[in-house]
Amino acid sequence: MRSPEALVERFREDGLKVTPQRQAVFSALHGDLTHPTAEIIWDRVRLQMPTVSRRTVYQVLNDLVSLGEVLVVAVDNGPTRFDPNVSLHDHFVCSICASVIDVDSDERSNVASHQTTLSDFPGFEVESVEVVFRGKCSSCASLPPASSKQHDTNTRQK
Amino acid sequence: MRSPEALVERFREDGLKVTPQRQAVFSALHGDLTHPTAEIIWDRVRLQMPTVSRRTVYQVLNDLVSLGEVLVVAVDNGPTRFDPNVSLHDHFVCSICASVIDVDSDERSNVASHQTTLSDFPGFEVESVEVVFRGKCSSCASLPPASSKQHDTNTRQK
DNA sequence: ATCTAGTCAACATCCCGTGTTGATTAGATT
DNA sequence: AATCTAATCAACACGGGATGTTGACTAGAT
Ligand SMILES: [Mn+2]
Ligand SMILES: [Mn+2]
Ligand SMILES: [Zn+2]
Ligand SMILES: [Zn+2]
Repeated sequence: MRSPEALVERFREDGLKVTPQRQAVFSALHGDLTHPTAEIIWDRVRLQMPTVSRRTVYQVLNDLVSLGEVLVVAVDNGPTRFDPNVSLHDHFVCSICASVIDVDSDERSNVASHQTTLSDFPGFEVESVEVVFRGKCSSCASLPPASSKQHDTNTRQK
Repeated sequence: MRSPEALVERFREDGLKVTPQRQAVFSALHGDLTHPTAEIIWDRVRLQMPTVSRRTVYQVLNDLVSLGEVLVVAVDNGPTRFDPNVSLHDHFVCSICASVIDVDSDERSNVASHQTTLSDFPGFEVESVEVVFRGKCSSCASLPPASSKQHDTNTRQK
């Protein structure tokens, strides 16, 4: 995602009005590395603009995704996470606390070999490649295993 | 996922009863390469066992995941997909039809280099690495672009 | 034969995201 | 400054997906 100022430009060029709500979402997302959910962004925006509606924040986020300024991160089946970092990078997902952390893979050259692997599948058009690492983040790895918030213990009905 | 027969063994060893419903889910998943959703499995089971409840199928799938016999595939924000193929492999996700296709990456040696990259993050424990390819599958790539079922065009309220 | 895990129906509940409607506000443009 | 119209708002409803609940009943495992 570009700077809030650049986004103002972009929106005007695309015939979209530059409203305070939209600008508030811009600055709420700017520089965020935590891959927040829509609800988190809503909470953040309301600190400065208490009357903003949930619906509007969802809408602006979708606008940003449509414009390619923000990416959707699909690494678990929780609520949608948004990523203002549109540069090539990968993600680490903590299996304990579900946090998503950027991994800057300088070794993107590996991707090329993967793409050639895929060329074995004739007719496929690969548009992006992402590596997803899973495990325990540094915080969760250093916790006593007993007290950590574990996965659901798959309780049975009744 | 192992064979239905082996799963019968496994369930007994773990003190879980081998019911017809569970066996029906076993065979419904066996050899499936399409990464079906729970609802799809339910439909499939009901062909042979029309009275099976939705709840039970969901439950058996969760059992299989808990036992590590089936993996959950989290590549988009649709319903949860299940994967009986627990061997090391990657996935291609079609951005048009949302199908998920196995990619057998012999070049898993690349993963090692990725893990050393992550070792720059002290204290992290990497447990798995997956590569997600996105693009158009062969079927969708050969369709006339106009008639293909596109992504939502982000309709605005009112 | 007994014990108890599983299953069933038929609900309800929760979460996330979107649709609706009509009134109101406020950018963009002239 | 006046106009046009996109955008926002409140206050809803709705849908899909998954899980929780209850009590009655079924049927594995020993
Ligand atoms: Mn990221
Ligand atoms: Mn697979
Ligand atoms: Zn963690
Ligand atoms: Zn396709």
